[in-house]
Amino acid sequence: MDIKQEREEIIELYGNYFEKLYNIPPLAARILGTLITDGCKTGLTFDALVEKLGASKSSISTNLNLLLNIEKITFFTKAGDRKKYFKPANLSQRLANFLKLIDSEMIIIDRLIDYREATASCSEEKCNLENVKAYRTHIIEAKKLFIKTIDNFKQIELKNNNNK
Amino acid sequence: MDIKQEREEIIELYGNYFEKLYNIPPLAARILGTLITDGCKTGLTFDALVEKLGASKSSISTNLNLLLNIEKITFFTKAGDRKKYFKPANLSQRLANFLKLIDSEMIIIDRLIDYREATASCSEEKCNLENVKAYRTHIIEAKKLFIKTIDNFKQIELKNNNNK
DNA sequence: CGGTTAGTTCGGTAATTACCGAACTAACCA
DNA sequence: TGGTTAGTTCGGTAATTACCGAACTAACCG
Repeated sequence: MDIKQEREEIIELYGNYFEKLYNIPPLAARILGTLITDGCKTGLTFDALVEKLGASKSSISTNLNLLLNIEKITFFTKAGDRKKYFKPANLSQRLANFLKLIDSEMIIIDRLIDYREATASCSEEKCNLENVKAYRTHIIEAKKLFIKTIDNFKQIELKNNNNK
Repeated sequence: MDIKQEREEIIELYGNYFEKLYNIPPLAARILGTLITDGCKTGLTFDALVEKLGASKSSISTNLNLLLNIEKITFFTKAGDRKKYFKPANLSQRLANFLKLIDSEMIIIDRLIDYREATASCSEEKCNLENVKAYRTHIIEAKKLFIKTIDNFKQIELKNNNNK
């Protein structure tokens, strides 16, 4: 097995995966793949990413900020060292971001229900209204389950940090 | 309140939401928004979508097939009627698709672990290896919870269908 | 103070994607 | 058998996005 090639292929696989999963530019996806492959614990610096990925400083900067914004990565600093060390966010953080999306869907659904209540005149439309309301309860259930899931991961993460 | 404008705004909101959430083209997102707003139960035909969205037949065709492929919508037919009636997929179907993504991440992670086991030589790298393994257990937990969540929704959906 | 390090912002270009109209197929019907 | 309905496929164009290099800021150091 060619080790270097295998490493490249894993980053490439991660790249494609994250590009689809999170709807992010190719370079952002490759940064995330690289951080998972090479920098889970110790982190990678800005310059290390510029070098490893052969991309420009500006692109790395833009895409690191994008990944920070959508909370897929975090960074830490070391005393007496101006560099930032980037690493992937853990699962509880990543899922927490998904919760925000559920909240934004709730806002739309509530507006849709108001709209339907103002407009439903025939029996078919009233049937549709009931359906939207059922969907709303789905979302509320989804949210509860996600909160549980996040708590679950927080516990696992805590346990893993204590074990290290 | 201007009813027509409110309807447009809701579809627009849904459009932006789904575009981000699922990484789909604007028109696909608007189709999904329209189906949720107007066709949850009774469904909407190809021609109805062409007319409502003011898009070309080719674009509607392409994007309907895209939405069918990623399992965000379904369709049904009526006896003696060649038209297809499109409606949004229910939540359990939508989440089931997310499970596929988790499976594809598992494949990458297993490759990453093999890679790490072949390459980890210093203590820092071995530490990284342990971290990836911990991440793998996270994913397995995530999968279990998702399966539970999907079952939960299936039950809710069944109940709602019986009530109608 | 001037130099260096660490990263950001801006303007332009290359690549990609989204959407269109026109021509097509496939199934049904008169 | 020819016409209509229901959608698909193809080739081109307009709009968007991704990425780059160059110039910039902001913080620290000698």
